Amino acid sequence: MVRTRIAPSPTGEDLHIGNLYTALFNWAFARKHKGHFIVRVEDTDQKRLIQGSEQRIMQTLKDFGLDYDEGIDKDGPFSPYRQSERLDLYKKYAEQLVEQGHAYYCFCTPDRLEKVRKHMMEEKKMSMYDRHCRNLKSHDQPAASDGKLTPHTIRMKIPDDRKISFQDEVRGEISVESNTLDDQVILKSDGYPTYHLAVVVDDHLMEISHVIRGEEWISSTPKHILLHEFFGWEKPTYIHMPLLRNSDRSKLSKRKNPVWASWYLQQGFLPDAVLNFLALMGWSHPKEEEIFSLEEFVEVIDLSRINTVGPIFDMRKLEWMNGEYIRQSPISNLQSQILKYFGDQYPKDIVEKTTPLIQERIKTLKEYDEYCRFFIEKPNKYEINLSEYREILKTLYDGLEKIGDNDWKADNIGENMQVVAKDLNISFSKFFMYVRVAITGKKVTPPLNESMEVLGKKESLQRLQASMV
RNA sequence: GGCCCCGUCGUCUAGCGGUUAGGACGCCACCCUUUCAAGGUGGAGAUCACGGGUUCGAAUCCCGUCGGGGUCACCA
Repeated sequence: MVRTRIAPSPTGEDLHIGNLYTALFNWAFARKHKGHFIVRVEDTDQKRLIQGSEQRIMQTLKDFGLDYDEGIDKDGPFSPYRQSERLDLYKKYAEQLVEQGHAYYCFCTPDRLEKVRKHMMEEKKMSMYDRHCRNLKSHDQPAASDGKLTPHTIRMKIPDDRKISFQDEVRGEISVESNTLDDQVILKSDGYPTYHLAVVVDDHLMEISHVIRGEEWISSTPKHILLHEFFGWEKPTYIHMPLLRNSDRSKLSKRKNPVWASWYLQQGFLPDAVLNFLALMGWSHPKEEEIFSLEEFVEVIDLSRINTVGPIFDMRKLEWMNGEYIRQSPISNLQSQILKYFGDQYPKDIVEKTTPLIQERIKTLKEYDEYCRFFIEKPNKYEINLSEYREILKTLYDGLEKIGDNDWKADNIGENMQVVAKDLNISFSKFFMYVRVAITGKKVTPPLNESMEVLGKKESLQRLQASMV
């Protein structure tokens, strides 16, 4: 059975867009193969934990609609799914490696490690641990007066002169000399595992079949391979996704781009549009289609079409795609999304009446406000210092006033206005811009006739009048 | 710096030995038009990083160079 997972760390404000990106592929791949998609929380760094982060990450995942089969709040056969609740497991396996001679206790202090690192840098060597504690005999191990060992970590013992290689599903064989690998700490002195141990233990125990993660993990994968070998466990299939990039091609970062997935929702992007956009980063539809549903993505996803080049995150294209999604939305759907987005800022009937007017004009939900604010707020007066402006509005006012309350419909309003414009012998574009500005206070608006219908006769005439003074 | 990954229009990409190197975003022009959009038509934009091979033939295969990125923590 195909089992995939994402493993967010609650060390950021929210779900990182890069995590959402890998989540999407993990999710789709699992769905395609009728497998399970699992969310495991990797909260092993006590120092960097951020209050409320876990909750926000899970909420954002739900907001995007990537449903999971097992996770911290969805029990499965391999619970718990929060690493901080699995500490005894990691300790047990780490000790096992020590017994088997694949790992060892390290009593080096941070101070000493820092010195070693500096020294090696000076000699222009790689900054690697000098293996100081690797061959300590047990009677050499520092112990406190009560006989207990002083604080220590457990490091894995990297074998000498070995070529370690693994198959990456999209990149082929990747191999590295073991001599370039560090004796990595796998269990910290606070009893928590490092990523390397935790990920290997959990992926095995949770029977993860495919590890789909970011390219940044390639260089530590050989350590994971080694750990699997030490334990005698079968290895999962590895797929390393390209990294999303800033426009300067560096790894997507907070400084240069919005990275929190929820930010995109707050900006009025639709979850499915964001996901569709993400699907096209480093992957392409077999028929080169651009707009497709999640359902279709699941159907056609094919790991072999994953690219190895890190794509630049292009907000412009995201905006275009979001506009496509907005235009494709059933009107009732769009209406409820707008209502939800603006909370109680806009009355329901206004949203219902105006949504059809702006559906093909907005690229994000947020833009609704730019077009429709004038429906719920008197516009600022648009200063036009032309005497003809007032005269025109006055003539129009008189014409519109004659329309009966029940005939205050876009068509009638439009016809009436055209008659007035013709009588005045003024070009439509000029005439209607005057009216537009008087009614809405803006030069860019939804269609005028319909807008005036929505505003109502009384309000429309009032606004004309207000512009005349 | 060591190691690893990568290199097709500005951007996302198709391509998997023979194509006028195709599409999408963005940009420009025109059409439509009561503003703005949307829609339609057309256009500019890639010596396929560079240099060597292999081959009748290379964006596609091999080697080198250059360039970019990632990673080298008791962070993930």
